[in-house]
Amino acid sequence: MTARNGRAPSVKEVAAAAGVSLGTVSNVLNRPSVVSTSTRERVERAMAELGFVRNESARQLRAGTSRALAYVMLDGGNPFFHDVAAGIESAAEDADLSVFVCNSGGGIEREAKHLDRLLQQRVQGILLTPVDPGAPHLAEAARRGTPIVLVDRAGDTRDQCSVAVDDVLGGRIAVEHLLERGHQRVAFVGGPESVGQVRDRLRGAREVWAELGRPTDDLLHLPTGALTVAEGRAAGERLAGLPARRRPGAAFCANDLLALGLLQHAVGAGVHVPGELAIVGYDDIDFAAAAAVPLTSVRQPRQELGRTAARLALDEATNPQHRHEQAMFAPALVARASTGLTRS
Amino acid sequence: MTARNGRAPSVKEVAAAAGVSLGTVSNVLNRPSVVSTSTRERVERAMAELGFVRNESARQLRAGTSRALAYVMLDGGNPFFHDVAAGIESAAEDADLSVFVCNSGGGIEREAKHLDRLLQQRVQGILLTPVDPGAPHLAEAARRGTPIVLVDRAGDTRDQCSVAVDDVLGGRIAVEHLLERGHQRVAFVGGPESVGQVRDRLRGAREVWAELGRPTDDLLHLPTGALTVAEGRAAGERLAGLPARRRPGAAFCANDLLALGLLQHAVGAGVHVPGELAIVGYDDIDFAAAAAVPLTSVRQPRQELGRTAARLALDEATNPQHRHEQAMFAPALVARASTGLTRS
DNA sequence: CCTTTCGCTTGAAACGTCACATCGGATGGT
DNA sequence: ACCATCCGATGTGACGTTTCAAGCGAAAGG
Repeated sequence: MTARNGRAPSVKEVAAAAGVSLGTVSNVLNRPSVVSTSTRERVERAMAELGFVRNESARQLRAGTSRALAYVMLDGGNPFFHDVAAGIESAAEDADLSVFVCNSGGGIEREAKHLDRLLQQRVQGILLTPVDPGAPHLAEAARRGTPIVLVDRAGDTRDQCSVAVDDVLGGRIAVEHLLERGHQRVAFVGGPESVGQVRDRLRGAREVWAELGRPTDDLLHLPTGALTVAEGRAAGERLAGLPARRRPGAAFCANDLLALGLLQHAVGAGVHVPGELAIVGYDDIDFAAAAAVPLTSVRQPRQELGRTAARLALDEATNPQHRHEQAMFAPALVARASTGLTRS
Repeated sequence: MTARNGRAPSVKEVAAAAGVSLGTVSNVLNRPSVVSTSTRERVERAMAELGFVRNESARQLRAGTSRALAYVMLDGGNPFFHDVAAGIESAAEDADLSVFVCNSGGGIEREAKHLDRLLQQRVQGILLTPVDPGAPHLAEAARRGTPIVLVDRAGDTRDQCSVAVDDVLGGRIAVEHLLERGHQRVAFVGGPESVGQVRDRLRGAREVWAELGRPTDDLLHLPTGALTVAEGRAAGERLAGLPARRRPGAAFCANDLLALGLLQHAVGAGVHVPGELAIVGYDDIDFAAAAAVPLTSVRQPRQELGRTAARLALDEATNPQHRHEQAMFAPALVARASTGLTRS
C-alpha cells in the first residue's frame, strides 16, 4: 500500500523489497510450488505492498505471442454482430484471452486499418466479417502468419477457416413458411446484391419458388440500398404504392432491421400485420421478438457462430496439425405473430 | 514476398536483408527524414519483401505504455452502451489508439476480472460504467496509476474523472412533457433502485410532481427487477391489472428497453398508444425511433459521452497538469408518436 | 594538405519477464 | 567425517524495439 512513484513496480523492485532475487519472484508468479512457503509469503506481501501488476507487454514479447483475439465486425449498428461478439468473448474468457472488438462499418479502408493494427498487436487470431472476401489486404494479412477466420461468410477457397450459416437454406425456409401460410405473392426485401448474404437468401427464395412451379412474377424483388430500419420503412412505402392486384401479401426481409422498418411503416399506415401483410425477418435479433408485432424470423446461431470462430482461430494459432475448417450451421425458422394469420 | 519461416521477421532481419544496421531500420520507421533516400528505399524494399510488421509488444515495453484504451460496459444487451462505445472508438481512432471493449454484464466479479486484465495490459486508460461506484476494486485499480473515467455515473468524489448526463433533469423533463400533454396520473416504470440512474430519474420525476403540488399517489412507481424488454412487458401486465380508476394514462420508463416491452404489451393487448397509454422512454436508442409507435424518449448524447470520456482519460494519462473533471451533459426530450395524443 | 563541419550510419543499452542452468547448503546414509 | 542427494534460490540471456552518444567518411574551408 505504498504511494506511486510514477512508474509501475517491476519484479526487480518486488525482489528487492522482499530481499530475494528476481528469479524467485518470477517463480512465485509462474511455478509457486517450487518456492518455499515462507519466501513465497514474503514475496506475496511485497507484491501487495507495492501494488505490483504483471506487465503484459513484457510477457508477450518474451512469449512471442499475445493473449488476445480480435473481432472486426461489419456493422456496429446491427445487434446481430454484437451477439456474435458476445459468443467470441465467452470463448475467449474460457481461454483467458482478451478481445479487441473493432467495427469496419462496411468501409474497406477502415477494415484494412484495423487489420494492420491487429497484426502489429500480434493477436492470436483475427475473426472477421469481411466487407469484400476477395479484398487483397485479406490475403496479405493471412500471409503474415496470423490466423484469419471468416465469420458469417463461407470461404470461397479451402485455404482458410470460416464459420457461416447456410443462407440459401435460410431463404428457402422463410419462403416455405410463407407458402404454407397460404401466401400467393411474396416480396423479397433486401439489397444491395453486392452483399453475399443478401444474394444467397434471395437465391434460396427463388429456388423454392421455381421448384414449386410458381409464376416468377409472383416473387417480387424490392431492392434496398442498405440493411437498415430506414430502408425497410422506405420499402414499405414502395410496397404500399403498388396497385392492389399486384401487391404481395407477404414480405421476406433480408434482415431484421429491414423487417422492423417495414413493420413500422405498416403499423403507421394502418396496414394490419399479419392480416394484410405478413413479415419474415432474418437473424432473429432480440428486438425481433420484442417488436410490437413479434416478428417471425430466421434464427442464426449467433453466439455459437462466434464461439466456433474463436475456437477455430485458436486451434489454428496453437495446433501445428491444424486443418482449415469451413463450419456451416443451419438456420431455423422462429414463427411469431407477424406471420400468425393468413390473409383474410 | 518471401515465404514464412514460422516466426515474424524482426528489424534485425530486415537490417540484414537490406545490408544496414538495425538502428537504421528503426530510423526509417520513426524518423525517415534523417535517412538518405537511397538507403531508405532499400530498407523499405526489404521490409516489403519480408513482410515486416512492427511488434507492438516490444514497442510498448520500450515505451512503458500501451497504445490502447479500454471500455468496460455495464450491459452488452443494451444498444445504448454500444453507442457510447462507438463514441469512444471514434476518439481513439483520432488518437491512433486501439480499444478493448469489455462487458461486465452487471457482474461485479466479471468487472474486477476485466479491470485486472486491463491493468496488466497497461492500457492508457479505463472507461467504465461501474456496477457499483463504491466497489473497493475500483479504488484499488486507480491506485495502480491507470486513469479511470466513470461513464454515465457522476463521481461521488472529486478525485476522479467522470462523464454523465443529468438524470434528475432527465426525469424532470420526461414528466413535464407528460404533464403538458394533460396527463393526471403517471407511472414510473423502473428498477432496481440499486441502479443510480434509476434512482435519479425517479427523483427528478418526483421533484416535478411535488413542486406542482400534485397528489403523491398519482405518481405511481412500478418497480422492475431489471432494465429489459421482458421486464417492460411484465410491467405492462401489472399496469393492465390495475383497476381502471387508478390506472395511469401515461408511463415514464427508466430506459427504452422497458418502454419497448411496455409498448409491445400494449399493442398486443389492444391498448392504444398514445390514446389510452402514453409512453416515454429513456436513452433514445435507435430502436426507439424505429418502434411500431415511434417512442418519445429522453435523449442522452451517447457518442459525445464516449468521446468526452476518452478525451479525459487520455488527458489524465498524458498531461502532467491534468485536473480531474466531472463532465455533465444535459438530456433532451425527443417527442414522437408514443406521446402524440392526449387521452381522449 | 590538414582540420572542421556536416550528414548519415552504427552499436550498445534498456524496457520487464521468463526459462534454464547453476549454485549453495542442509540432510541423511555410510 | 565424508559424500551423495535434494530442495530451494540465484543469475544470466533473450525476446524486438527505440534512443542516443559516438563513429565515419566526404566535402568544405583555411
